[in-house]
Amino acid sequence: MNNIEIAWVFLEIADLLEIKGESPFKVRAYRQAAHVLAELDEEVAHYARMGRLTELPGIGAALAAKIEELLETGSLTYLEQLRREVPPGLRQMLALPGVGPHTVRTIFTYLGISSLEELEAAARAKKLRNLPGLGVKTELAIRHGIELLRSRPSGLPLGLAFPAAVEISEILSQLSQVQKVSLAGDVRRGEEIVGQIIIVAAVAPADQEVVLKTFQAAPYVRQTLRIEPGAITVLLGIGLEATLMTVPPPAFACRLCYHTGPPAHWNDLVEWARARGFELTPDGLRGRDRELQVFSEEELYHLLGLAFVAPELRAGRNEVELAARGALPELLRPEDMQGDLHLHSNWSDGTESIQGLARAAADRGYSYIAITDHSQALSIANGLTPERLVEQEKEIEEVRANYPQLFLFSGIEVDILADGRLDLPDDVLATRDIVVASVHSGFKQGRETMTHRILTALANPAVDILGHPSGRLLGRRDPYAVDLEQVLEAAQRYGKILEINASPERLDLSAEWARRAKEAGIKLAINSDAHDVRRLADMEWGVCVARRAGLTREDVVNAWPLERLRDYIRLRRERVYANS
DNA sequence: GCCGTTTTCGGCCCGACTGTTTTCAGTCG
Repeated sequence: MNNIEIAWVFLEIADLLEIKGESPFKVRAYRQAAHVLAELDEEVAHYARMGRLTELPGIGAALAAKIEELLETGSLTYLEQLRREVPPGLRQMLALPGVGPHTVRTIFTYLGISSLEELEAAARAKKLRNLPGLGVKTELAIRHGIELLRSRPSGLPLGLAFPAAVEISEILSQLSQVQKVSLAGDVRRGEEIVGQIIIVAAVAPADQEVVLKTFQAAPYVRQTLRIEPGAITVLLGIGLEATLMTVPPPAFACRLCYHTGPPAHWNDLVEWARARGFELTPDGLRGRDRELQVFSEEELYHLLGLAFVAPELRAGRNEVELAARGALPELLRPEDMQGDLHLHSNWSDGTESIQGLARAAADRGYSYIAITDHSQALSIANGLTPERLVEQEKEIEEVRANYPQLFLFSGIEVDILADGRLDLPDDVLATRDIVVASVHSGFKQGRETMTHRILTALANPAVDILGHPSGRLLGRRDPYAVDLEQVLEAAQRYGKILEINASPERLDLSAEWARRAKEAGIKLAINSDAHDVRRLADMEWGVCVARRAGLTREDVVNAWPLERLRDYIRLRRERVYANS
């Protein structure tokens, strides 16, 4: 078992303990340990071998013993026992908005319900409203919540699926029997939610056996689900299916393109090829009189008279036509990013000092960052008061002196209050180099209220960037009810920047809305929203969203050099004051 | 569960909102 899988076990234990009604601190200890393991650079097995597990923060004797058992046996007696006491189906109920561990326990205790299906039936039969502590509203909320859950695409956020897919494919690539290997499907296209991992490998028929065996023994793999000719599907420990397609080496390029999809793009290619006298199938490309050798996907597009279409742009939209005209956008690349404009330090709920953030940013080759801690209303995050903001400014000054090559924006992530006012006075905000405004409360407001709230905030001259505009948490929380159409309109009118929050939990704006923002002439910022230095790397997920949205360097303000960005912010602010 | 220590157990981010009650418990961020 690797670190991530063990972290998943601890998260399950935490949920089950919570439903059981155990001490919240014990629950938190498991969650904390899961977090530590997931963020650990080295394999936890190393620490175990050296007997140094308890040196890890949040790992004591009890958790160390559980880690050792998992490493040695691949299973955990304690978890199995918990599962017998608390049916794992109850975990799904925790995902329902407004339903917490106590409500789940009540439902299970009184009605013996242990699955979403049973719960839905009970809600329809109006059996929930009479339980102690529940009422009609909760019953309706549960029905509504189940519908929402069903309407979500099933799968895992890209940030969880991608690292697993890469790790498995790298192991395959080391086999001498594997001539070529590539990710395909959702993961390769950078979809926000990955329904299934698909890996394509070029393998001679005689070598299939050993490749399949390696795949089945790869990290994350829990169990084999299906074996078909040329395809094997397994279930991963993170709850996702992964399929390995073994294809004859000469067919690799076409099969890779086919399995990368999506079907609409492939169909457009097939159509395009047919109209030009080719026959394109997953197994190869035929010219008028003969089979053509295709050595790579690039060559496939070239033979068809098309520019190479980056996987992120494949959607069956109009990309084939654009490729034919040589009119595809020159997509943003990770190395284009010059800085990060949304970071949290230990002044609020981040774990790293400003100095530490600066060092890590400099190491990444950034030329600027913005320190944007929370404002006072977010008390759980130790948000900053005007007084503490003044104190923080002094520390930022000191760090600036140590990093002359890195510009530090003194920023703030100010809360947008329930009525659209900001959580800090205008004169305080005016002292900051950059102001990100975000919603962190009152998620249940109606569409009109929420839209008005955000529009009010955008109209405030102090605001430079709207943070995570839709408020969604991938796979966990739907966007709040907001008319993004109107938000775009306002952003365009006031020259405001919209954020693509790159945290793999959010990816907000979505690619879809980022594309529309670009079309409306709005500039975007891709920000990691990191709370520790490791998460600076989340930038890559944001770049992925930007690529799917067809964004170029021009569209993204923190892909610009420092001077241009500062001018952009300064000019907008001056324009406002000139008009007022 | 872990941690730090006044070395053996008490403390562990907190406040707003909501729906259920009829004074508060549960959920959420």
